[in-house]
Amino acid sequence: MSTDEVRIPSDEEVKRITERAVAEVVPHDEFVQGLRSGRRLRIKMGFDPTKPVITMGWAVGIRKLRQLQDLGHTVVVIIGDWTARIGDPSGRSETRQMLTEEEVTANSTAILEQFFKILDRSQTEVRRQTEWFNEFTLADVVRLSARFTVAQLLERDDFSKRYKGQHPIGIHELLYPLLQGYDSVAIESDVEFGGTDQKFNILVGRELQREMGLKCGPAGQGQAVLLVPMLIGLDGKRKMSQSFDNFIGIDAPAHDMYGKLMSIPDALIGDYFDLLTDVPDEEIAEVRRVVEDSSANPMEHKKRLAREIVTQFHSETDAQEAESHFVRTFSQGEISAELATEIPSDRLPLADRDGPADSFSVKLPALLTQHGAASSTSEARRLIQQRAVEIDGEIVTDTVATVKVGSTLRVGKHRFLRVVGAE
RNA sequence: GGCGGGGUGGCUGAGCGGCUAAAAGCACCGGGCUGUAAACUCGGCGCCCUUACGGGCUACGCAGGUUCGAAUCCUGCCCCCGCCA
Repeated sequence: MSTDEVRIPSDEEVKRITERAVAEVVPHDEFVQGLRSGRRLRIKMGFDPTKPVITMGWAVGIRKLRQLQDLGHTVVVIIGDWTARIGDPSGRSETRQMLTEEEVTANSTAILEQFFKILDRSQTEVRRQTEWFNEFTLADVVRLSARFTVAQLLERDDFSKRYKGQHPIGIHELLYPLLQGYDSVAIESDVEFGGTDQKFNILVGRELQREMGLKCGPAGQGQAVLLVPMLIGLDGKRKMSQSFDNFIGIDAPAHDMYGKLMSIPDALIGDYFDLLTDVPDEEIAEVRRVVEDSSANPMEHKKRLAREIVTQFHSETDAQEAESHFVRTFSQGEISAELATEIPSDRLPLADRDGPADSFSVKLPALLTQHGAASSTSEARRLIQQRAVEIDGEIVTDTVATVKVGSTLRVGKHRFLRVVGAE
């Protein structure tokens, strides 16, 4: 843990911290008071280790956390290794399957690594729910639940909707907010971070801390709440989420990240600038204006957005490379060899063993399927039929084709395979 | 516990003995147009063999049965939903 003093932010900084990329601060004054007190705050953010991915949606909150770390505050990351087994009721009716301990550990390690692309490790405390919940007895659970009433829990939007709509609500689902709230008791957090969809759960934590007589929170009234807006995903409709397959991982390769950012709907450009970059507000306002009245082609702004973000998660050099690669490949239609999946020539599915030593007659469907360019043989055949497959710029119409070391195969717009020498 | 409704492809949802690998919409993939945007448009969308023509195998909760033939009819089982208690 860093021993540096906590720095008290200027009014301008306070404004930046509490307004930019923030949906709501509850209670606003307590939080600001906490920032100005010079006390080192413990700021909590929990995550679900169901999948080993951190999306850019998460990055919004994590970036905010980093701002607070820069002032000297401590971030407490909670690995939801225990509740992950119950299933999170805030996400539709999807039941999340139980994970083995190994999976949880592996996912957590991967996630933390990504967290530390943004966070300062030396000012971060990592805790696991199992530290306290493993010890929990049935009596503890009953005592915990006795502190809340059904009516209180039904205040949560999705619960009340389901209740009124006569849709089932599992008892375990009602417990979930309490458990998450208990995390705040266990670590004595002063502030909890989350997306707007977490508001209710986080407030339960505040309530619980108070109930149990803890003096945490910036004003001793329980943890304050900082909610970040939900980032809309690539589909332009729903919040970015792994389960909707509309996300960009913060560990995505530079060219992939760049490409995905270029594919977001125009209407999202402003939000992405706002939530994921440090580009000044005035410039963003200008970008929004351009996008809205289409007074100029928004593509240049989108490129800048992609550059900014790739620079953040990779480097400026990577961003420039990704951009020039993008321009060459997509704007100028050049086939790219450098990002292709490489296939050693001795692993090709041969259709015919004989023939010249430097060229291979291969079964294309098998080749595409083996390297993930098609999901099944049938799919690969369809792609060939639809003239979506080319070898070195030539559209292929046969399922048997000749390739050489160095040949580049292109499948659709952005899947590439390249034949390399035998290993 | 009683009564009623229902379980179909990734999702919503038609079909209710053969014309159904199964309408339609969404999602998704490919082509065109573009800025790997949107909109639009054309095509595809179970798996496997085939350049193609074509063929094979699975599939409508599960297990049996009736029938030349079943997602469609019958029996049992499992699960879900609603109403009443």
